[in-house]
Amino acid sequence: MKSEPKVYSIEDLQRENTTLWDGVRNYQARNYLKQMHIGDIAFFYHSNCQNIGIIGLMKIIETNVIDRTQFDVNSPYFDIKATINNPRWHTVTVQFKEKFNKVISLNTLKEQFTAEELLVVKKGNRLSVMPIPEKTAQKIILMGNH
DNA sequence: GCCAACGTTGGC
DNA sequence: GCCAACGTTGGC
Repeated sequence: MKSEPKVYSIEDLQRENTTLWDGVRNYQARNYLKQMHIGDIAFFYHSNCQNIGIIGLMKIIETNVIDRTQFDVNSPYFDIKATINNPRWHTVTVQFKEKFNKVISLNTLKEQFTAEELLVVKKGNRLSVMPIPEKTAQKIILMGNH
């Protein structure tokens, strides 16, 4: 799960402990959010910044939550086509789990994994939420703990 | 700041 | 339903 640290960083999550992952406005990313289960582990990725890469771990603690920013005319995530009775955007609540000592940089990820093993290294990929195969996930967790 | 990649919109 | 135009993402 990607976030620009200028907007919301892992330090913000560490401080708040939990947060609603709102503002996703891409159908494919939303569909991946819908597939998440309580207890799932997610990787926090800092994008569009000095130090791009995976910076830590989160846990999914609530699923299928309505993203209320879609109804808020003052929110940058307002969606005029969404209604209370027919909301378009659902998301998850995440909980801070772990911050890595050192970011696992995009370059390192590209060296270690193919696009099939890890979608985020695929050229042109712009999804902010994407699945990671179990085997890849285990390897990244090990890398993060070193 | 640039721009490739890609998603969305809307005219036809 | 096609596709040009436009907007956004995000690495560099």
